[in-house]
Amino acid sequence: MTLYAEVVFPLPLSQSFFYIIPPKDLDGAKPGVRIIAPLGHKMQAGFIVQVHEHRPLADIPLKEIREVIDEEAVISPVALSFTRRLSAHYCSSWGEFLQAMLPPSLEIKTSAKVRLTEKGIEALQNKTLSREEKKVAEILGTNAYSAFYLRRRSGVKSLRSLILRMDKKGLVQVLEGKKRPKKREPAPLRARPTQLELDFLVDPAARSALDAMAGPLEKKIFAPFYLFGDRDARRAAYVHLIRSVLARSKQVLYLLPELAPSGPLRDMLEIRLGEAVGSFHGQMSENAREREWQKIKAGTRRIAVGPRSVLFAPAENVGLIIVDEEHDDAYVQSESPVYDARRGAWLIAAERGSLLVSGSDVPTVEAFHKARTGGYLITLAGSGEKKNVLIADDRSERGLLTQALREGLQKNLSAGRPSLVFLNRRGYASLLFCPRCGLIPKCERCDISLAYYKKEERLVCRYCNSSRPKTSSCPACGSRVMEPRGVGVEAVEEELRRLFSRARISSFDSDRVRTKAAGEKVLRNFREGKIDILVGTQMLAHQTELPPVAMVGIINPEALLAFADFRASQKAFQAIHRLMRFAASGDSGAEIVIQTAFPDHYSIREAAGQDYLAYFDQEIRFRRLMNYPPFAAMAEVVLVGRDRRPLARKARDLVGRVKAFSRDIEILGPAVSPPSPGKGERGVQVILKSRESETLEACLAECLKTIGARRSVVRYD
DNA sequence: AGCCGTACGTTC
DNA sequence: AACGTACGGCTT
Repeated sequence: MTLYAEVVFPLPLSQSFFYIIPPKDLDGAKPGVRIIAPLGHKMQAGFIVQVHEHRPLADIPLKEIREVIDEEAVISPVALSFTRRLSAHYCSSWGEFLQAMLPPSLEIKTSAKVRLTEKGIEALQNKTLSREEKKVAEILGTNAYSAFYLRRRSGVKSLRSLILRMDKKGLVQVLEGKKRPKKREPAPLRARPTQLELDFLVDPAARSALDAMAGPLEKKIFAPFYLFGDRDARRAAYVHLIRSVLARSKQVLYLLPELAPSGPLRDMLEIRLGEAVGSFHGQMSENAREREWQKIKAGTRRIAVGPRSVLFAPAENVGLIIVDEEHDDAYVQSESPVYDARRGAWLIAAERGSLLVSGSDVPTVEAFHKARTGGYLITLAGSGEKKNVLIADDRSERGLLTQALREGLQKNLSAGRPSLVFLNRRGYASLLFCPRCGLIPKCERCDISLAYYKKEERLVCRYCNSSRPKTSSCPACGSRVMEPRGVGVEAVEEELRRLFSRARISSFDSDRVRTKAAGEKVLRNFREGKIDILVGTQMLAHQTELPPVAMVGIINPEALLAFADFRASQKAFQAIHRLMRFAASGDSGAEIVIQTAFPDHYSIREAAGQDYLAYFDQEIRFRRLMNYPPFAAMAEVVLVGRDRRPLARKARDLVGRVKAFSRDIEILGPAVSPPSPGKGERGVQVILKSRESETLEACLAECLKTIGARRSVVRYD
């Protein structure tokens, strides 16, 4: 009997392939093993995810699997199931998720090398080669090099088409890279029992709630919990929980957003728990990652702390997954394979029957609503102290900085205390405008307004990074003045220098701080008191190691509300909240001034009042009204290409398919999508909403199958 | 015509 | 992703 293998490859393809299993491999070809099979014109290593008895795809001639690499599955059934669900939900590559679950020693790597043929050597000596061909041939000599190396050495841009042409002429030979990593050695060691009895601070009300988690933990029943409270209270609760999980000889995955440094947290956990805590992330060396992987696999490592990729650690005995700072967008991986670690954590916990504990002091409204209605919200007692915040309406004032902000800075300056000023806009102005004819200089490729950089006297496109010198007069009508609109850091810095000529002022944004070293220097100076006022963008806001200051200025946070994103107000609330954390708390009574043209918008008002619940109540009403998550599952499909015409046609085609698939799916669009940074390309988007996440998932799988266009899918729910 | 860079569609 | 293929602008 012939059997058929369903195979996925570690390539950015959200699709599986079918192959005939050759008779000799009928025993060995099983789900979870790596194989090599012909894909296109190449041999490609991939994973068997299923074996079928009946021939799939009657109309496509199937090829045979060339070789089965592993004797035993390197992917467990549980891992197979978890990655399948994750990839189905995000229309993302199953094979890439499987790759992520392997230790470095088993990863599939392709490394084709290029070598000169006899004919090629001859041609080099006879000087019959073209300029670029000669360059490559000279580097090659008698050796074989990878395409990656050749590109770096030769500097040839389109190396691929060059090698292809040389191959056709018989000048070079392309050698298939052979990779044969081998079996892992099973070394299951026994986990040590915990011992230490250290104190921790968990308030009594929360403690009983935490202790109630022991039930599901004991019975291996999936149970989610949400800890709403400040960082210290959450950490105390996590430690309490981890200890009870370790006492039951189970493992813990502790997720943090990418930006949070895990070092200090690991130290704290190790001191409290009396046990080594591992970490697991992409920047680790291959050897370190391999060792850590093996320890977690063997069960000798029981706690792993790290960013979203910790989800793929081989903790087979996981009893608890912690998702701290749940609100943070860094949990979303936007490059292939696309996924949201918060959902990933939920999937694993549900599948393994473990606890899932999320926590934040500014939860996403989706998670908070779900926790509240699901009855698993635990509110931790906080310090309850409120900061001293002033909202300054800048519509009623002239000048860049409101009086309140100026006075606050002046007061601090006189007292010799440093201040921080935040503003989420780089450059001098977001655009220039001719008051006579109304012209706004735009990027020809991207069709958006050019930002103005005063120091360099240049106009810069934020999307494709192209720039041109600023002309002194209007290019259309010749008017001498061009007015700046939309204040940027450069303008604020200039204004501050004018107002406080004796102050030491510096700025911190990605234009000023190009290298890591330069950034560290500015931060060091600030910490050492060598800077009186530090002006910065998002980049400064993401610094975690800043000392608390007595004065924080927040300029125009309403800019965040302008984004075409249903979560814009949540982002504004979170951003303001994060910035306010830089203000010293306690008796010193730090001053925070929020300068805005939207003083009455609830996200700004409630952020200033440090009242998450008040914010939540208003935002959840908006979400319900508009049928946005958490009331509907949502997907944003963006089709990308150079010309809008074929994209528009494909987008309408997609809409037709969705309509035919189900009447219960709400369709927004097709509409022009905002250009994505870095590319001079166009996008057309279609937004789909459905009450049931599963309906949407099935619809996407079905309707995107045959849409022939480059696309990206972003899921929200 | 040959060369070079770029864009697009396909892979069981 | 890696590959074939097709196309348009460029040098000889």
